[in-house]
Amino acid sequence: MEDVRLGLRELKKRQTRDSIAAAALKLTEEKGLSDVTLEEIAREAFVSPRTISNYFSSKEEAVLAAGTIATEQVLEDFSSSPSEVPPLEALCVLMSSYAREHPDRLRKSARMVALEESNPSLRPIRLAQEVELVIDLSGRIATRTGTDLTVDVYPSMVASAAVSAMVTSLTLWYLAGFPEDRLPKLVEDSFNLASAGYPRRTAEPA
Amino acid sequence: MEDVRLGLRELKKRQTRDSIAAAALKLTEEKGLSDVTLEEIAREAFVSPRTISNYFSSKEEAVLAAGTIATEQVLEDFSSSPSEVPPLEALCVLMSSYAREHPDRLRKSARMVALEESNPSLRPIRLAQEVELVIDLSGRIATRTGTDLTVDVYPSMVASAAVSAMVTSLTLWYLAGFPEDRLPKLVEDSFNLASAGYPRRTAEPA
DNA sequence: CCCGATATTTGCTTCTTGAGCAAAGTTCTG
DNA sequence: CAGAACTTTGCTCAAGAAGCAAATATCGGG
Repeated sequence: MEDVRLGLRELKKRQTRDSIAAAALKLTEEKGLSDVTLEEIAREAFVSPRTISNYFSSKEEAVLAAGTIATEQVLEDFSSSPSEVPPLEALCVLMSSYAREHPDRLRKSARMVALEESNPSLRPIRLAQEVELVIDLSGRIATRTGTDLTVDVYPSMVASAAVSAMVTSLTLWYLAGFPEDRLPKLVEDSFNLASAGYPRRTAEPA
Repeated sequence: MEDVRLGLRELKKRQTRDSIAAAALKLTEEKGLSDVTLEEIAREAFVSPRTISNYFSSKEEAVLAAGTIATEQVLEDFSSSPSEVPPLEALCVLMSSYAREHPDRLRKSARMVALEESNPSLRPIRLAQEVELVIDLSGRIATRTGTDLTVDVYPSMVASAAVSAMVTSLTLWYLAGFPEDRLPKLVEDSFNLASAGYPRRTAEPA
């Protein structure tokens, strides 16, 4: 899965990065991000404050880095999957497998979404990261379906739907207390809803 | 439409706010937001820097305020529209009418989206505003359809789809150079795509 | 093993922002 | 017109973001 042959340099860089992110997360959970300074994070992570700036362009980024999942693999899998399958269906399959195989990683991401409640300054940065994903995905969908992104709304709409499906699923999963094995179903429900065109019409009891 | 009977106080407040926003926008277009300081904006708007902070919590907010459209009316119209109509359809009608009736306002908003290209720091703040809208709308959809927001993904998914439809439409409208009368069609296309469940499947020539 | 090349970490400095506070200046109410 | 309510302002301070150069660590070839 991951490169085992990494120089010491690269290895230490990752350690540093991880320990900064972990420190930022820990302190944020303890006292709220707005009461945490770079200096404190630096002490906790055994680096200088200046080093934090080298890795992250804000405290917020550092905190969120602790919950960022590696989406590259999923995106590549998407791009290399057979293009006869409609994009949303392909993404649904990929995402629900991911939910089954890596619930741990997704739980971390979901906690980040949850952290936003108590730490509002996280939201803008997380959303900016989310939109990067939407943009990347839009491009891949455009390529896959031979659509011009700048003229036809299809790729962007599908990409947004897919990303909302994931975020919405993570949010409800978190709200339900991360019940084992429920995430894949939430993901499928969300994607299916989008694929089917939001069919429900009028009020009904739960 | 708007309250004509406003005290002088309220009136001046709006003027101040508007002139700060206008100054921020003008300077940003001239030299890029990162090269503009609060002090400059203050000079341009004939207020003290401290006053800017009273109105906005960042330069970015000030710039974006120049293009923010009043969504309250649309949201209320949505809530008071007959709930037999599926939410996305209702929103489609409301939004495309809005596009027809107030292209000027929407053009301003679209320019803000465009400004993001050259001024990346605007993005997080705009997205945060956008997500507020999604959250508000999710609540209204939940109410309208008698759905529990915290259990069923439907309201959030529909709300995201509606907001992406608008943002995507504005973006493509801008990319096409704001052609007269094309916005309503873009809006309808986007909403219809979502309503129909993104039916296109495989590659095809444009 | 050692050395020069290359990267990373750090400290220092400067600029900017965001926000609390109280004083000065406006508008409002009656 | 007088006192209450609100807005604007200047002052102050804690922090963050980023450039620069020195110190430190790693790398790769001999």
